[in-house]
Amino acid sequence: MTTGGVARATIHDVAARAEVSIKTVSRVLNKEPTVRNSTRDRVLEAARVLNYEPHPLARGLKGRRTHSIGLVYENPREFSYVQKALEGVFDACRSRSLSLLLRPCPEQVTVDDVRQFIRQTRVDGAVFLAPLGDRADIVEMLVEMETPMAQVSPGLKAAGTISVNPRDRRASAQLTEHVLSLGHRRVGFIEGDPRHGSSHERLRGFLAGLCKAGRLPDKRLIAPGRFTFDSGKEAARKLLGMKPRPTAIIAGNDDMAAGAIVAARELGLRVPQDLSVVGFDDSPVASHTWPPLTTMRQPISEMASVAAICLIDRLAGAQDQPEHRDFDCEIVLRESLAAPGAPTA
Amino acid sequence: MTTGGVARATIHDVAARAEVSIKTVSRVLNKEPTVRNSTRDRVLEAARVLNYEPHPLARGLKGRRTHSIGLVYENPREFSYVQKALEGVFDACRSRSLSLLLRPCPEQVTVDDVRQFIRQTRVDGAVFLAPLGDRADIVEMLVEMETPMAQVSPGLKAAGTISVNPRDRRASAQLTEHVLSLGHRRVGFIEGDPRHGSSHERLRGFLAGLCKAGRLPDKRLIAPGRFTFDSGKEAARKLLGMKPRPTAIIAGNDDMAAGAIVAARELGLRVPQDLSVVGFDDSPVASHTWPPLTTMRQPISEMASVAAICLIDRLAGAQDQPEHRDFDCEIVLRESLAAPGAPTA
DNA sequence: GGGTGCATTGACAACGTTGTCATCTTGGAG
DNA sequence: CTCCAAGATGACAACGTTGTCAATGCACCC
Repeated sequence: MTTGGVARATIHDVAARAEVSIKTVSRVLNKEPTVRNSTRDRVLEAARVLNYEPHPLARGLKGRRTHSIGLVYENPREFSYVQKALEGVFDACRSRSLSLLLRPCPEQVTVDDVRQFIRQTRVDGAVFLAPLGDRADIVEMLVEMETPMAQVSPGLKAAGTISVNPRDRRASAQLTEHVLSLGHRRVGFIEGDPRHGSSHERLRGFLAGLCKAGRLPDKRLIAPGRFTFDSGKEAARKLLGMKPRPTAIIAGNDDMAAGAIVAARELGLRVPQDLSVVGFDDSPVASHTWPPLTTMRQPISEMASVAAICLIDRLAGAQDQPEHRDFDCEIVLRESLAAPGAPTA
Repeated sequence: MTTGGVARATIHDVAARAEVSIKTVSRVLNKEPTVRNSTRDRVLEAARVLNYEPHPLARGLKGRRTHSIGLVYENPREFSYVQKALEGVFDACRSRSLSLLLRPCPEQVTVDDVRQFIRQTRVDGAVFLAPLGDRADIVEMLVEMETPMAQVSPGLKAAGTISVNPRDRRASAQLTEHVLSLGHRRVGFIEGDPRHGSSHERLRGFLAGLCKAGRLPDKRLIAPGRFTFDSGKEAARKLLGMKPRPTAIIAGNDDMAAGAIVAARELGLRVPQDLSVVGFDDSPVASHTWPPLTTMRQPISEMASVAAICLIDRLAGAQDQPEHRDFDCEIVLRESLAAPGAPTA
């Protein structure tokens, strides 16, 4: 059983080669100031020659830190969101040289699940992706365990925790207003997974947008979904089966919007001439549908990265950072949206 | 600076509570047989009461193993492939209680990049996703460092390393034959990223399929791509601009096939009536296009999982496992493929 | 009754770092 | 020339676990 590799140099080897004590080597590598320049050079040279890399386990054991944070998320099937967030968190960890331990969870995450993860891995802190950051029981447990956390989701802004929030409601209202401004009078809405705070925020934004335009919401034009392609397709079918058909559908995310486009196509409807469809997130699928989707771009990687960096800096002792940060979304206009009954786009 | 949490119980606490030595606690937890039952029960009870979890760093430091493996991959933009593979590797790690450290790499990975990753993290072994497993320089370096590795890609089968290979060529030939059997005479092919072994294998399979059907390949019907949606769209445009248009296009993966569908649509062609399009992989996008894609299903998660499990078991000392395993693909028939000039599907 | 052998247990070192504290230099002031 | 403070360095313990080896207890045999 090989456990990997030629024996690596330890701090002792470096010390021997530089003819100093291990403590001095430690000092040099940790950039402590009280080392004579000539000594420092000798040590650095020895380390270089020996290809020395400090052993992360030893360092962590002594320092009572694992130098790793966890990323906890649910339902990895929502590819675009998780993947993008992962990218952001990953970049953050890399820039601060921490390790990242993943904890994808099945549909229903229990508090014990998360607790066990933290206990076993001893991560120094953890980032939670929506909808986990929205769960009071999890947040409470973390506070109790004194585990620093950061959440990426529009939900709770608990004191002492870090949160990064998209301005979902505002964005949704803005999107709705834009659709209405084109002349659409019957606009359907497909809700996201109810366990996500974003779903509610986006629905509220939709209602606010209607309201601001002086329109009364029609309950029958609001269909439940679960953020998946299939749920979007099904919801769109339902909406398109109504007597006066909606001329536009706003979906709670891009995957559902893509589903809505396919549903329309199956009914022989043209997009956007017969039906406009808009999404949310600007995930890759938004530019891969035909026609490509008008959508609200969320800076997911950036938000996730900011969350992770705040967490890491707090772990490193930073005090003066903001606990909660809001991010704006930006509308991306593409061909899936047009005025109702428009001539061939 | 809190580093997370109420002081955790150590082995000493458990030993004190159970009134035994720490070594006995260690024995019980590592399931060594030479412990009296009554003692074992006392220890387990104490561990339970104290919520004891062994410290992974201490365990690893002593045992000279980090109990973690790395997953190295390039170009995370290819969502479906990486995401699915990640799922598989993750499951494997979870089932064997190892940690997984990720190493996404930018476009051009250098050997030093990978070397540094292994040196710094001291992972016990690493899984490489295509096209990294195809690179001789990387494999060579790993052999030299005596780092156990497993690769998921159709490339090299170096002795002493573990590899898990899709039967790309056979699958591609099979797919090609099926397309030809429907009566298509001019069939275009979009190549994948040339740095991936799969790209070449799939092209060879295409040529073999043509050959077997007694057809001569036409170079102009083979267009280069890079596995991305955009490259597929562009390649399809080129192919569709030819004088007698191809009646079918086989793309090296689903993303490019999705691009080809959009290209066709932009030219006013109907799929599959005017043009059949088939993909490769059966990634999520394959069932989200309109019409949904006929494709070759690759068991990506499963392959990745098998690779990781082989690696982990070898790290644990298993000797008698096969080094190389081949996986078959399976054709998935959907609406994007039909006989040429077929009536409305 | 005294070995013999096995089952059970514990004391101690070691893994590779960093923190604590003591020791040794060095340079300048008196 | 002596003394002192500051600068530079090292010896040693500690982090929490597992491996080595020795010690203990007990049953069994002659």
